[in-house]
Amino acid sequence: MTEFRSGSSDPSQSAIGFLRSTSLTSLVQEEILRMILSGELDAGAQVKEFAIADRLGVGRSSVREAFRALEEAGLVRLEKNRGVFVRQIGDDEAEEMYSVRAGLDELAGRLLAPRITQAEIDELRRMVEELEGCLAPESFAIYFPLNLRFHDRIVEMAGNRKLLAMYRRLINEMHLLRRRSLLRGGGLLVSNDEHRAIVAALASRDADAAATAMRDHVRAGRDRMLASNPASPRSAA
Amino acid sequence: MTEFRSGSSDPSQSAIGFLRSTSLTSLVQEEILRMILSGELDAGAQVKEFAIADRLGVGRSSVREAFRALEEAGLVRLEKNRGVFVRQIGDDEAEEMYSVRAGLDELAGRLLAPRITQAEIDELRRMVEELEGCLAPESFAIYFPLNLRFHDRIVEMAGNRKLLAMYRRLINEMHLLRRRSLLRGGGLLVSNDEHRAIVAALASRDADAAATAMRDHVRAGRDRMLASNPASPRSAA
DNA sequence: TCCAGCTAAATTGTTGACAATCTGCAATCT
DNA sequence: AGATTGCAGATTGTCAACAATTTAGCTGGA
Repeated sequence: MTEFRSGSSDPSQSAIGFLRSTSLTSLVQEEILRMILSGELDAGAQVKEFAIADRLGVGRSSVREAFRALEEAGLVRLEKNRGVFVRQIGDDEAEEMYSVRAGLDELAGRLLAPRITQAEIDELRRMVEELEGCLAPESFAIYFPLNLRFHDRIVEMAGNRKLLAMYRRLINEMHLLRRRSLLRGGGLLVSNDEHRAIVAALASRDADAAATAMRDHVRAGRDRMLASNPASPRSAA
Repeated sequence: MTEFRSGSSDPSQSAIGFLRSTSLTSLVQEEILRMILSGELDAGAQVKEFAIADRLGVGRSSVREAFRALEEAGLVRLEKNRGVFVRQIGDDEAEEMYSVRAGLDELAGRLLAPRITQAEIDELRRMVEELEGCLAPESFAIYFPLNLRFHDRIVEMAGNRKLLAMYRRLINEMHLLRRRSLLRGGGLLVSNDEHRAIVAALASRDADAAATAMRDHVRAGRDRMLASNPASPRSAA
């Protein structure tokens, strides 16, 4: 409840400021997004207006507006008179996404290398250390979000908000990949070696080297995905 | 009216298919988008729900849903209880956009060069010829959309739908730049020389050369923008 | 058994109404 | 005069109701 303390002079952190700036639709949108990213809503699943509205205690209007925003973000598909469905991303579109993501990551590395600070280098090195401690298959549930955070932080450090927004949108969409072996166990050690290479290239402040390291890492991730079981639409045992 | 002919066996091209697939909200969204891109709605202008709804003869819900989609697309800003405003893009964000666009165009050139067909090369050459005929200041109204089409076509030819979607979204947003000298008269001849260089690099099927030509063209466009009159928030005489 | 057609329930599309908030202007006070 | 308060109009936020469409189950017949 600490975020609702009153009497603060900063309206952006008070309950008043919260009410002034936050609409029901935004909250619904965030909640549906959370359900999709967490896997609570599977790719391809139908999302019913009334079910969401009833669950969250809001009217259908707010849910419908949230649907429109999520469609524009590429996370759901709206079929008129039929309903809203969590998008599925096939292998061909997945390839395209990896290609674009390689381009964005390459750009992030190129932008960040000349401007990275020592504190930022230390922060990334600590994250790689943390990742190293989560390589066991049973700690994969920790490795996965930490890995996302590592890459997100690099793009954030690049200092280009437009790039960061595009990157995050793409990463959100890539959660819907049917076979996401990059999220599974295979090849994690290799992946962390590549992380080390990325940080080393950034620390050397060599833009070309950093760009190459970032691009190669994404391409390796793509290869790991393609090498995974081709036909496993559901979470295999 | 040709698109509404009935009796066709293909529902996607018939009036029935149109009604089945198109919602009021989509039409409203397209109309507002058109108004923004055409300049009918200036950057920073307020867009009132009822005015749009009344003008298009629909209820406010459809307009509100369209607003949510347009906000996600980065074209409008929603302030709770205050209204919807066409976004303004300042010089700092413009720089970031040019940087990202350079990355996307570079990727498009790199992807297209190895796979471009002779027919596509001819098509691009014809477009450069057309552009050459519109360099006079008075025919700028023709040059501008043709220039957009030229670049859009290149990204389309690259064959990556995700890249194309991101590129188009970014271009839409860049229409909201306050000083868009790339859209004004200055430096058009130089610009078309660069177009020729792009097509030549693509025709040589040299990925690196094509990527460089694309990136340099965007950077030159950025420089032309920065060289324009810094302080002209309204359309100067 | 299988299929066509029908009915009822569920779901979505759209509109209108009411409540809450903001804006602009006039009246009032210091 | 300048600032503040209060009020009416306009605008937005949210919800509930109605219409249209789809979906599912059922019945009847070949």
